[in-house]
Amino acid sequence: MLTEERHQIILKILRNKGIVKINELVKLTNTSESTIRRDLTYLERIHEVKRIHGGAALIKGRLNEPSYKEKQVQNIDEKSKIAKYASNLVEDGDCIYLDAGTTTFEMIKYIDKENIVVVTNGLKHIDALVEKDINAYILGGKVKGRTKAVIGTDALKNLEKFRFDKSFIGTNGIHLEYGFTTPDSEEAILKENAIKLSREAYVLADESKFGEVAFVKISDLNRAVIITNSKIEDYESYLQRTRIKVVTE
Amino acid sequence: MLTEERHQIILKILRNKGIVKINELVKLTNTSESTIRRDLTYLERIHEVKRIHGGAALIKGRLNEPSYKEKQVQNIDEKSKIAKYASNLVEDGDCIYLDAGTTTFEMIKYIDKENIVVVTNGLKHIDALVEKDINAYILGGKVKGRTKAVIGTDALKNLEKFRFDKSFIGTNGIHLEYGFTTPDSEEAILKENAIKLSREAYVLADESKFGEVAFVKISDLNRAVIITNSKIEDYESYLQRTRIKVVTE
DNA sequence: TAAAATTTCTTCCAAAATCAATCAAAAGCT
DNA sequence: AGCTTTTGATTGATTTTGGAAGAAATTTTA
Repeated sequence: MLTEERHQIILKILRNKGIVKINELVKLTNTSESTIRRDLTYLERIHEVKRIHGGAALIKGRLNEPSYKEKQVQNIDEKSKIAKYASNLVEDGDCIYLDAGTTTFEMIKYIDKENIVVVTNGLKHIDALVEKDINAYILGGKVKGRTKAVIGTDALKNLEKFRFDKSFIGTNGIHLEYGFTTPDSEEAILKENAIKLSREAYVLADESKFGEVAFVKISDLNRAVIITNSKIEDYESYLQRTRIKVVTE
Repeated sequence: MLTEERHQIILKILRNKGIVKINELVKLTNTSESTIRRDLTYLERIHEVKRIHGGAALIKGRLNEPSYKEKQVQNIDEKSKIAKYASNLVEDGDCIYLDAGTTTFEMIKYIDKENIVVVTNGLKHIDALVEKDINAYILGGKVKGRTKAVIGTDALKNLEKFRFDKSFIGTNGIHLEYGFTTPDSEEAILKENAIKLSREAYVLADESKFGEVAFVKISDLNRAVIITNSKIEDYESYLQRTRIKVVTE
């Protein structure tokens, strides 16, 4: 059986059933497990299927909002600790900005102050905030499909009307030289401005973000306090440039 | 049975029944209790379900949305028909405004034009729009807890930047003398302006709204076309003041 | 109301299944 | 034949699974 032929079969079955086990494919195509594994690795690399333990599944573009949910799984315990600590920084009467993103989202369930106002560009965040009866403001603007975050110049303009006591920002990279970075330039500029508009800015990031550099710079390290979960390698070097809070429990 | 498969089953059952016992899931998936427990802890972690003693329940605020859902039940067929008709008014390339509310929400699933831009103050609407890959803009501003609608002066300011080909508005009362009315003044002013900013404005209302008067006036009848589901008593009198489309099927 | 009985929960462990990596044989090509 | 690509088997590592023991929660009984 030709490689291409197998690929077609795999995709066809997936379109019918949504999920297949490796064993099924082995029997069906009369080939070895190794071969099927190779097929699946390939098909995953070209974004045709999603591999799961024991088989493969169809990539679901829109139904389940997987990109958002799945992201949340990684390092969830660390994120949770960081979020918990950050939420304690919120004081009664504060006006704060919550950046869209999973770690800041986790914060919401730990916030116990009542008399506060929260501005955010995360639609998910709004749901959670409203459920906790917290005064919530959403930035207006274009909604980014994948992450359900509001971005763009409209959001930026909206943001500039506010002044915050504290802002809590997510990031993809933290680097001694290149500062805070993120892959999306529209998000970057929003984060940058939120930091500028705050009396105190906090960047929430688990250890995996250190040493990483993404496409667009948000700001230099010294503009925000980093809250993370572990003393990374170059801890001392980072400490020379900015403040870091390491949350152990 | 694969992990992913089980997760899907669990979610599917929950969406149908709202609640499941662990035993049911064990039988249904032909796996052990341990496995199901693990599945549930995972699904809870990613905020898909809520664990309860003996099983799991749908997470509140997702599909549930009590105040929102309940409203939706009333006159659902009529609203659906109205929404369906209204959605057909949307043309390729249009820039439209969708007012928050259940009837306009219904419209979204019937919209089949691709190349359009939708501005709305309904957070629920955004979710649905994004899932259909429709360009969505949210108005910024204070989020009203009960209805998950954005209101207030910020929203108003945001709105004024736009010009719409069509706007679709909900209302609580339609009255020969008092025009369109609604109980919340902040919502009213938003609706009023959306109508003003549109080339064509449509008010979606089932028959129960006719003759009713709510607290705050949105606008006079002649500013918008009414789309409803039945020829009400004073049909002729209304017809003298504005255009009405009665959707029968 | 308190104690007892039952059910459900968490934690842990060892068995089973699945995985990635590697390598030699087989097949295809020039 | 000489070379590259694909295949299938093997290995040890990783993940998932089911069961058991004791803790916690709930229901029943006294």
